[in-house]
Amino acid sequence: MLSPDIFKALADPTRRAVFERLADGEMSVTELKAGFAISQPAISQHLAALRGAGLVTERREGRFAYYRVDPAGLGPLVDWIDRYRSFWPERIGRLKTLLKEMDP
Amino acid sequence: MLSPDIFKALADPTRRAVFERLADGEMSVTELKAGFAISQPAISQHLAALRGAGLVTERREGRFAYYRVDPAGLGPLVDWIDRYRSFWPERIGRLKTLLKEMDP
DNA sequence: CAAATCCATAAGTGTACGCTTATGTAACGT
DNA sequence: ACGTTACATAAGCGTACACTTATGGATTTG
Repeated sequence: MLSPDIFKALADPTRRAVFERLADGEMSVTELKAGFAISQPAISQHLAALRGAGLVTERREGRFAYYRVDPAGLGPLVDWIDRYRSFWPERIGRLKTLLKEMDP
Repeated sequence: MLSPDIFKALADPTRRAVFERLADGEMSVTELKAGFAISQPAISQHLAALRGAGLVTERREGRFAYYRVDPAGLGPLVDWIDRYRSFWPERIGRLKTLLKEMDP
């Protein structure tokens, strides 16, 4: 379940841009493609990678495939970063620590 | 200043493991190598990548090179994630929002 | 039914990446 | 001074990756 390559999924600039664009709201593949200078298969391949990493979900409707950001997708990434919060600059680290304490 | 490939630097599992090991404290290249089944040049190359991404700093002492985690290194990553905190699960998102409000 | 649209998968290609061995530079030990 | 240790860089190699074009399945439209 844990997607070990959430980092790899976000490593590619184009794929990261696709994710960021989906953050504006649910979108079909064709709509998504409009913002990029790459082919439709390339978009589909990026979406498959993001989906494999648990970062986006797909909703089928007829011949359309709507993709959206998975709210829980960035969770593992946040968890990983939290392991090293002791190394963050003091201002941020203090707040993050507080956050942990408040977590029920 | 912004290192756009902080994601790429952390994408490789071995390199991420190197970073995680450095989180235990400053270490020389040889000490670091002891924990891995790869050659010394491979370690040095990973360190160069981490250094290029601003995740690690180097301290020279004689013929030794000591590496340590750069406290500010994960900053850009945290900032990027924060842009999408509205997509996080409600429990986390609420706390993160609170965190923002408390930030002077 | 036929043509068109939406999307995914297959196959091929160039390049980037992670690794190796080989070599070089600098500092230490004897 | 000479060998050794610590590390980096160069060169080469195999593989993974991001892209392309080609094709196919499924749905809608005319």
